Amino acid sequence: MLSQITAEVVELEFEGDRIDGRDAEGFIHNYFSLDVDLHGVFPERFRTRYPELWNLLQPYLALRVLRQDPFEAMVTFMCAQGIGMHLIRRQVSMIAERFGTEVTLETGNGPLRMHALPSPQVLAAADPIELARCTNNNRIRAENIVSMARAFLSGSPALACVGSGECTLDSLRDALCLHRGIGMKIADCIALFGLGRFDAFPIDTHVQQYLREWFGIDAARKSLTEKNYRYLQEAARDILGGRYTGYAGHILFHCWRKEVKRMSAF
DNA sequence: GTCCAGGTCGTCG
DNA sequence: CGACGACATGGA
Repeated sequence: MLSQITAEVVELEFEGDRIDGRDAEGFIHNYFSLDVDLHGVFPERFRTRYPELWNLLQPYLALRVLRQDPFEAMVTFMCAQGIGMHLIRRQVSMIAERFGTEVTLETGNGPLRMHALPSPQVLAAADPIELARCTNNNRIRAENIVSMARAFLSGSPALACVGSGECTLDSLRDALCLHRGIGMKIADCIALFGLGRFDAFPIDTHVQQYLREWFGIDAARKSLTEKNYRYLQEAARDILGGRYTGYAGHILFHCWRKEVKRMSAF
């Protein structure tokens, strides 16, 4: 739900309240990863090695990667396969409106009606045929989401890995990839946005493009096979460092889409 | 009409 | 392994 709300609204609405057992200020601090020092996201050697790119990045260095709910991250990114951002957002909205519960926020500008994403319980019990109406009519995707929700409820291996605290990026991804409809890219997105693993580095078509154009990585011309995917991740880690690889990657991602591809919204 | 979108999976050589 | 088609739709 919160991913649909701007920081402004969150502060308006939840000031003085308590969310998830902690005070609102603490929640917001964590949700917007305000603990991350943006100056440390890109390594020192990056700005001296790519001065022109560093200059282009300046307006995007205030960007925040959210610590989203793990289950919501799984559902939303499972909707993001080889289709445009516009359709992805529509799918998520439709899932929320059809299966989620309504939430009304009282803001200074009047009430704001929204729908939260449905719980694992609701999606686990959902009819895949009906869910498919919300997933771009993709039956397979709908079945995968229902199947994932059931696994989530019964304590999936991926979740056990998360809860254990000690879990390498590789083993976490392997566990997530056990689920139908989750490949390496989606798994990395779940780790980055839903599990607060800012070292995870998802590679999609846009990332592949800027790895080629901005950093001259020749392997980025070839298709994203599992082998090449791993190779490109290592190459990115050499350039961006290992601690906040994905955080930096997300900033590069938006800069690439806006400044180079000239895409307008999100 | 063609091509590309925040991919994944099964199949075939 | 690596290439290729299916899955689905819409905007440029």
